[in-house]
Amino acid sequence: MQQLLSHITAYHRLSTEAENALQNCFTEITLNKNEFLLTQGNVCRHLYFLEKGALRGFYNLDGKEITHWFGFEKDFVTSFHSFITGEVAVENIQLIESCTLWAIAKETLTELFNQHHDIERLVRIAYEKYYIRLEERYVNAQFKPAKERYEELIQQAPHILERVPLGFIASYLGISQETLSRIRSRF
Amino acid sequence: MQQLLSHITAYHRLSTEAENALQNCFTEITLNKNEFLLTQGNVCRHLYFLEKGALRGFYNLDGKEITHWFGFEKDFVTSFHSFITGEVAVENIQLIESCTLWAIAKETLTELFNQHHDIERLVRIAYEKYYIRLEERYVNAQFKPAKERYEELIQQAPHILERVPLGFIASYLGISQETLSRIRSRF
DNA sequence: TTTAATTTTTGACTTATGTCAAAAACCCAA
DNA sequence: TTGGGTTTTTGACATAAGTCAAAAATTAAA
Repeated sequence: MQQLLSHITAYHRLSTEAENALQNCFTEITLNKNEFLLTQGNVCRHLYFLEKGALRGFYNLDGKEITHWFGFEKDFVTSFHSFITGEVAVENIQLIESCTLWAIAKETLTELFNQHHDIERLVRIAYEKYYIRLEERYVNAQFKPAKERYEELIQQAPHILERVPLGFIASYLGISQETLSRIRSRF
Repeated sequence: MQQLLSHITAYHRLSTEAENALQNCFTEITLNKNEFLLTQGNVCRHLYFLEKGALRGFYNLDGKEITHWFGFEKDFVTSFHSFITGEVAVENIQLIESCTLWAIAKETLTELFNQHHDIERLVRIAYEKYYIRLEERYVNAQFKPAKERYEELIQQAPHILERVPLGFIASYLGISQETLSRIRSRF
């Protein structure tokens, strides 16, 4: 919980009341490797803060699993589309490692927004950061060759290779596992 | 201006005071085809609402122009990375058609946030929408073949072909102009 | 340990897309 | 209306990445 709070306040300094209110609204969850935080067809009603562990978001396309994001320590995770719109998710969220998470329900968060302008500001700022991070990923994904994308991923998340099966990484990079394997073998 | 207000309030209903405050903070701008709203190396200090016209964001990569987004009527446009972080932009924003825009400076917006929780909420909601829209574009860009991406673009923005040169569209789709031309010729 | 299951690599071949150059079509301005 | 510039298409060829199948390596389980 301390990690959550200090991470949050790095985004934006909160008043003590807001901080206390926030603390009471998160619930701790622990799940084991390979378990699902969300399965497709369900509405994702919670936002999670990932304190420890690793997980992935993936969906099924023509019988194949497409891993389109990873979550690691200090990430906020959810199926954003489902969480925001209230529609059922097309994606699944599955643990790659056993995880410790903090969950907050959407209605609880909405309630907090109404009571604390502070917290809504915090979330607005968080969205800004997540938006530009996604924008960068988008540009890289579309306009850089596979090899560069791989190298940048390794640089950003050096431990990912030890934590995540290669097949998931290949999928995340938008290439086949065989191609990724060949990229790696040429150094 | 009426268009801006009614677009905004479709996101979130504002109090009359907030609405009035907002109105006074936007300035009208008109620019001609091919002019630049922003050039790389400068900080983008404004957020714009595009009332009429079309424009594109592009950056230079190995001597080539990569068009990575388009703006049309009712879009909010800016170089989000630069606007949010205050760093210089790596991208350019150029008009494809003559445009009417409404501009608001970042400091003015920050001021509005402090005075009206309402407006910060509105922007938080706008970010949510823009985030999930970008997420969808990301998934399509990385995991769908060029032909499908083209077809979906035409469906979403049927008039784009009459308004935007094919080369820009090819770049936006992440394929060469020749490939796009061939996709089109096979219907 | 040894075996079984899973993950990763390698090989042979196919397909999609890129590149460069030139021709064709289109569009505007004199 | 015509001619020059731009945009789009076509052709020939090169390259990146995909697919399928099997071997090798790694990991987990008995």
